Amino acid sequence: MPAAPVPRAEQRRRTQDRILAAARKLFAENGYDRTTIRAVAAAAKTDPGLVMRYFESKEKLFARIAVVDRHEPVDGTPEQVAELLLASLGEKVTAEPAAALAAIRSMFTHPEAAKEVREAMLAEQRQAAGTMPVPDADLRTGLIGALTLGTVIGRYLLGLDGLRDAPPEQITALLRESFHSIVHGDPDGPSARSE
Amino acid sequence: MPAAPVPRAEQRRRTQDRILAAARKLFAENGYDRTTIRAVAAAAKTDPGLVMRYFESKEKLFARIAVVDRHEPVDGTPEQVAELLLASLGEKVTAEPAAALAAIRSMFTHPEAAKEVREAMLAEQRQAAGTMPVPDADLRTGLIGALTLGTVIGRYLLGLDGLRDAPPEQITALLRESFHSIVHGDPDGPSARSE
DNA sequence: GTCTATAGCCCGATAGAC
DNA sequence: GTCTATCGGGCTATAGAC
Repeated sequence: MPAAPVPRAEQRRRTQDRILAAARKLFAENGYDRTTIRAVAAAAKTDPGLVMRYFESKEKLFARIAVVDRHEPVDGTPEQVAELLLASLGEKVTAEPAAALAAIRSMFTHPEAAKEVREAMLAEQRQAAGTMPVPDADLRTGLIGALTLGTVIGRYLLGLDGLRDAPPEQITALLRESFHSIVHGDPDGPSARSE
Repeated sequence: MPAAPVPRAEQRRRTQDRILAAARKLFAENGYDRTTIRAVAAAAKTDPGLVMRYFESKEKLFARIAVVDRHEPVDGTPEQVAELLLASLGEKVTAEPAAALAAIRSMFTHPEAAKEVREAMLAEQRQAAGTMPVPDADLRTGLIGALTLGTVIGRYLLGLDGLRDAPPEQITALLRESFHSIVHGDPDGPSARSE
């Protein structure tokens, strides 16, 4: 009987896809340094040589899979901006952002991962800050980004009680007032205590 | 002339202190995996053998310096609890918590560091949740911890615009209303949008 | 084209010289 | 007590066998 009816090119593409999926999973679980080409190859049921042949280096393989999705443009009234940023967080806690988690897990120990996360956050931050004509816009939008990152880390990477399993709507409901007060609240806040 | 008038024990203690300071700095800057005993020894102006002699292993040296300060007990009315948690964040952004940063930078790639950070956060979270007789107390206090961690990461490890250089009081002022609304706000929030 | 073998490097840890 | 030399092992990346 004839051999597999799968064209060589198709076979090759499938192997590459298996490698990419294995890399995404292992980099997200163990970070850049502790993920080895050997382990990726084993998980993808190939061998290390082929991984190198297809992706050139461990560094380039990582760059292929560790991407942080860029935000959609943010604009409108302060109320709308706050809701858009909250919706952005809502997406992240609704579907596990596997590729971004690979970048986030490695960002403290791998400069390329840090750059990827930092630049994605700064782009969103600066764009949002552009809609706010207040002197502390950078701080306000930086805080929103930091809170969003903290929530993602707490939910997926630390698995904190309550946060790990909470329904997305419950998380966004509890954070709605925070996002609004940070984006367009009085700096001294209605809740400021003089005590 | 006589040699150094420094007793042996004193000399030894000084060397150990130099090693600990160098380890704290390098682990905080580069994380566990990328910090080598060789580099610590060089930074402390000794040699690797002596580092191993004094601290037994890289793992034990790391455990000595990567500690997260435990919180003070939290109690009182919901308003007071929110203010105490906010004050806790205020301390962290007032003085750079070097030892905690070493643990945080390594928490995603080194299990012992993850345990240290996680347990410190869970202890504070559970203690705070104990003061709140609501079903979603875990989620509320988990969010507070996540926001606090995100703020520390954004300020010291990512150096986000606005957050990196902001005066501590400005940060806590912007977060005050958030902490109050998360700790004791209506779950559906006064700002809930039905759109 | 696919895979095996290995070169070359750096590491943590140890043994023993001084 | 302090330091040097080295062991054993894991890694990325490469060279070459099939």
